[in-house]
Amino acid sequence: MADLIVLDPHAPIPLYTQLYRILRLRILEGQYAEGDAIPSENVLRDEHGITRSTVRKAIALLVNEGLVRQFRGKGTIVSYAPINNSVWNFGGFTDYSRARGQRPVTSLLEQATEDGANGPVLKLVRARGIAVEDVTLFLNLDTSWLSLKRYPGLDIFDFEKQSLYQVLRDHYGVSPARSELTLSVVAPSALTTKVFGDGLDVPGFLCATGDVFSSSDELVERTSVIYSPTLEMRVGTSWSTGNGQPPGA
Amino acid sequence: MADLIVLDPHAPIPLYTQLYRILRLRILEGQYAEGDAIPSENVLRDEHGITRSTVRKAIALLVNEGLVRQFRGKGTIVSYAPINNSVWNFGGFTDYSRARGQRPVTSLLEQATEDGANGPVLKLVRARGIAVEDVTLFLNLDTSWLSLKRYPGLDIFDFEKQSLYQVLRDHYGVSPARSELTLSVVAPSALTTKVFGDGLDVPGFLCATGDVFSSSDELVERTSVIYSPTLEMRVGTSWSTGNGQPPGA
DNA sequence: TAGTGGTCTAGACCACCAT
DNA sequence: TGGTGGTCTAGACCACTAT
Repeated sequence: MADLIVLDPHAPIPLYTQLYRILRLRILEGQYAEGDAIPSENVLRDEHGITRSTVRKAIALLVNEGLVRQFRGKGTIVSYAPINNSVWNFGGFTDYSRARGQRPVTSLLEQATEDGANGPVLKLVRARGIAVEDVTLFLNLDTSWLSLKRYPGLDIFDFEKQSLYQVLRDHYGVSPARSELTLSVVAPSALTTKVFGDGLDVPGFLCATGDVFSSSDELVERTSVIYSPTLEMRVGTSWSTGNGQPPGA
Repeated sequence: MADLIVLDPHAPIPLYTQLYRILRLRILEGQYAEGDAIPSENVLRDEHGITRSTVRKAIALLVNEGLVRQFRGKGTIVSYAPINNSVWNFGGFTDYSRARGQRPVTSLLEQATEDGANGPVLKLVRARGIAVEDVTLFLNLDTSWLSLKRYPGLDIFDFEKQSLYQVLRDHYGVSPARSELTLSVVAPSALTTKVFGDGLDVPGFLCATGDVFSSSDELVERTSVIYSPTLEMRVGTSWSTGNGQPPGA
């Protein structure tokens, strides 16, 4: 198949990012199946008329995300476990489930304004998950705090229907680029029971709390995400120091 | 100051890894302080007689580790919070504490052989932490399982004195290169109380369970690490897709 | 032997920041 | 204006795998 999507060297998005998104989509849609090799670096170079360095940078993003692994002499092989979530980007999960016909679901549990140190703050509590047939399975419980001074009028949107990040991008010109999170454990509460069910016999839930920043290093939101135990939190680490050694020694 | 350490193009370790280790050590030792800029890419290129691409690859490792951040027009700035642990590489912590005169401590709690599906297995339970003055503060509780069929004689070493990974490297020629971990929450137990103390009022502990592989993709060990709540588990994420957008959209 | 990924060179142009 | 990092090109040589 010829490529329908071509790279645009004049776009504000780097070529390697454009290629990364193309390859990522194909993997998530199953066009390249698990265990298969994606086209070789030289093939991608010729197909898209770019340098191998640029191809490699695109693939490096996939490797970092855990979607592929590279083997010298063999190729670049698709290798991801089902619902292989990096913890911190729920977006990956959304893509994955959508690509499989599952429907991502967001339920707005609370929307209120609070008084913060720097003026009024919008508090948003959302449960997110997927709908498979008639059953909705909630996978995380996301509490966000956003400055209404910085984002005036943000409280009139309906975040059950619209993505928070999309509103921020379209109406305020802000995109998240970076996060600083701290992992912790939270005890079960009435809210977690309501969202995740009471059939779970766990001592606590995994929780990531912290700040999200824009590319210009402005604070976008303060967030706290509680994860369902149903969601396997996989973490891949590669000590990419060239010789197979942890940095420790 | 001239560089005492020079890069060796004939070494089996890539040039960018060599440079990465040099820079990393300087940062951890405080030679480049927090908030300072490290030498520019062009300076490093000239100093070490290598290409800017190679310099950039070395710095990319530091960025990935969260030790520095790069700003166009400004420079590469050292930016890490004290005890900024990426969860999964405790080695980083060891380096950090040692560079500050704190003494890393390992206490062997259990060493036993068990029967596994593929023959006898060495089980190793170690508590690790730091000693500051006369007080020892344990920060994690690490349980490892290793095949004695694969590593005959491993059970005769004293792992209170010797690093497991060092023994594996020196006596069996195996180095860990990659891990696949799953995050979970474990309830407090007699063991966690003994190691972390009983003054903690937490519903559970953060735990990473999974496998560690060598560069040739052979299973090295099965491991389960429980982290002390004292240890802030910082997780930095950057959506390095070029335009400041999570992969999700 | 042909093809793969891993490393490295030697340039180029650009956007951004400090001066 | 000069220096910084961000992107990209067009090669090269190597180690390893498949056949």
